[in-house]
Amino acid sequence: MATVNSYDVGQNPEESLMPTPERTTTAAIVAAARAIVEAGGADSLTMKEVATRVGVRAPSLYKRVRDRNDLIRLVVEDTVDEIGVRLQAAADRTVDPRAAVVAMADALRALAHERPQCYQLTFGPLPPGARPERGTLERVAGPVLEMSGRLAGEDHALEAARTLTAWMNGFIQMELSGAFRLGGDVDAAYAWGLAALIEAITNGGERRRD
Amino acid sequence: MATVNSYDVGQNPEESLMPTPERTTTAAIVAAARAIVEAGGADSLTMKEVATRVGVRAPSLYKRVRDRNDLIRLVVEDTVDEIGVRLQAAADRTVDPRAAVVAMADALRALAHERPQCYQLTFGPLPPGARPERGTLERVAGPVLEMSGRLAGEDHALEAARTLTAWMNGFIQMELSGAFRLGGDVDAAYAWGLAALIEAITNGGERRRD
DNA sequence: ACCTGAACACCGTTCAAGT
DNA sequence: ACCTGAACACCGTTCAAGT
Repeated sequence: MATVNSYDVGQNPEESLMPTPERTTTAAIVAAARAIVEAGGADSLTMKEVATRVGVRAPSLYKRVRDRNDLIRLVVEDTVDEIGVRLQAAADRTVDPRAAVVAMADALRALAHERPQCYQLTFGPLPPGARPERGTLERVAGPVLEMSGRLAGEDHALEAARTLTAWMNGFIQMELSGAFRLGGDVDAAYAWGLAALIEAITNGGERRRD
Repeated sequence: MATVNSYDVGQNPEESLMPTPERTTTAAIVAAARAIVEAGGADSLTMKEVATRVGVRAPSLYKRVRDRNDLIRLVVEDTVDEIGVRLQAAADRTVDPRAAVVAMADALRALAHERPQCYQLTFGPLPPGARPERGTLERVAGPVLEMSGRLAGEDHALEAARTLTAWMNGFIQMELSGAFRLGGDVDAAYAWGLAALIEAITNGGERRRD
């Protein structure tokens, strides 16, 4: 099959001087990068593999991303955005704050199981050039902060949200990295822990006053 | 200065055929690797830099470590062992299980602040060849499991330990990765969360029975 | 205007040759 | 027995040259 592009087709001088149409997009590059990370971990993310998947050569990628770390940043931000979408959807499914927290935690854990490599990349150590832009995480914090505030009271919304997200994140990361090696039922530990956290957060830790 | 080794010094044939004395040790290599990781993150860990620091050339390292991932594994296991030592020391400092849990959490957080890069490497995503050997994490679990069992009751020791370690780990990782960007007092959130966790774990979540 | 081959620096790893 | 220079494959990145 002969390759067809504007130079084969162009009939007059003006047409053959037209800018080359773009052969890929940033979105396609990020999607390819995400798939590579998910398939083989962040170490397997090479510019060449990304280029092959989107149908260009490696140097062309530098038209859309600054460097490899920048591409990692885009994958991380994509993951954070997806987390935001799912948390919001979970929160919208109910009005009861306890049920909402359970739904958000379940949704986050489900996403982590769907995309374990991207999840670990997102919350693991990132080189400076790969850290998400200011505002990316803040966008996700909304529903968690709101429900935490409703459970713990506005005065303790931030502490409660941090306690909850720390546990969720920590549990998921230990689960994904295979840190739970002492047997037992991990799902049961998750349910037990989530119930314990919700109980502890409710009413701003009033019971803890001496 | 002239280089001095057994070949310069050897006076008889037997001595000059003696095996070359080892010019470095696995322990020195791991210490150098740890320092490099701590100084510049895991990405900055190159075989050449390790070799330079211990005074040999890169190929010599392969006499002691299988490959770069194996060296990362040794750094991770070193970090886990250090965590174990500190947790045990913290647990030994008191007989009250609540105070012991606080002491262990403080000790873990202090170590994470001392060696943020090694800590994040240890609990971040690791390629298969860099994962710690079976038994490494189990060695550390002891004191946490014991105190969790005393607080939550033996029937819930494992769930309680997992809830506690998930929160500790999650909090520390979020703190280290700069995820707490909404202002507020991070130390206060830590204290609030720890108190909440201890309260939630105590008595096996009895209050949660409907 | 976009894309690419060629080139460069760097890295992990192997191995024959040194001592 | 240990160490190393040389070599190889691979990778990120740049850039002049193509279309």
